[in-house]
Amino acid sequence: MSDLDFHDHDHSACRATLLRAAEQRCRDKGLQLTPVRRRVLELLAEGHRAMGAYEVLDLLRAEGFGSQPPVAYRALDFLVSNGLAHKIERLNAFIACALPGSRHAPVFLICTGCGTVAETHLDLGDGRLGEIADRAGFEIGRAVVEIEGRCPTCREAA
Amino acid sequence: MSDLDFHDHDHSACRATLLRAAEQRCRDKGLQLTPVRRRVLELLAEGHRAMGAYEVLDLLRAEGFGSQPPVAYRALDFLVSNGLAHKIERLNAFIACALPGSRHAPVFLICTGCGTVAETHLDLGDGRLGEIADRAGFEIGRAVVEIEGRCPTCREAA
DNA sequence: CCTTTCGTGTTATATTATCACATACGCCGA
DNA sequence: TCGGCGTATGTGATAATATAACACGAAAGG
Repeated sequence: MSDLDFHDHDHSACRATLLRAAEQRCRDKGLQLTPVRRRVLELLAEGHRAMGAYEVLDLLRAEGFGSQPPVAYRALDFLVSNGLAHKIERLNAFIACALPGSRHAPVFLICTGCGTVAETHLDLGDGRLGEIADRAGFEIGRAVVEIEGRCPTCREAA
Repeated sequence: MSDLDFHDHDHSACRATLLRAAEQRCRDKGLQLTPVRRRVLELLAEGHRAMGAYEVLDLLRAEGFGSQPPVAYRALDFLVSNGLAHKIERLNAFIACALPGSRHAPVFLICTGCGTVAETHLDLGDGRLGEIADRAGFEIGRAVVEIEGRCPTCREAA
């Protein structure tokens, strides 16, 4: 199985793995994976798709957490800042990081048919984007790479 | 001079070139480069930077065009749909296309120091991103590639 | 002349995101 | 033990970004 799959993998296992990795990471870095933060990560992992901040907020509210936007945004910011989740700019939505620990730039393949988002990583230092930046004397910080198109399943359906 | 420069180029010339290219393109494709649309493209070209929709709207309003958001959004949508401008998702802002006519995916280098945005293009079909998509059986549609970092000038200053 | 299409304009509203301030809790040094 | 400090949570209010829905007018084509 590739690291880049759209539909066929053990979803509950990846959710558990992901949460364990997050706990580990927070222990290592001295970060607090508080109840709200942990729950938001779980929601993203359970949903296994890009979710809007207000969608997350609705779920939090229903579970007795704070009900105002900053509650969701702060938890999401924490997760994103610490590499546990990503924001998909194109969708104004958030998704659990599928490959925690990787130091490469995340790349998202977004299916316009079913909305599924697959994550992989790319080493920017080397390759075309690296060349482009080097030639321009540009020092790369963070990168947003989001590709819209059709996943294998939706291609077959069409 | 590279096609990817941050600060040193003939700005008024590029603005004129850009407008001429837009007129040409609209003639060829049977599109209407109406006064609002043309003016918005000019504003983006004159600003030579990413501008928010409401910033554009304020300028339009001051010049006697309609004063409500759809006026700006519609003109911007037209320009983006027809390859005359791009939306920088990361900034929720718009910029004139610096390389009109190119059929490759636009790549933006965004300087976090001075806010300057440089545009270049990348052929996705071939290269790493193409490989990634191929391996996953993913059919590439449109791509968002936005790299934040520091331009040469801001690196020297630091 | 009539109809259709497209573009513009308006009002109203939806969606996404942040500010500002209050409270609580743990830690740690005085 | 207590006070100060940093951090996290919660709140109400508001900002920033974007779209829906509808009216009008101009141009094209029968």
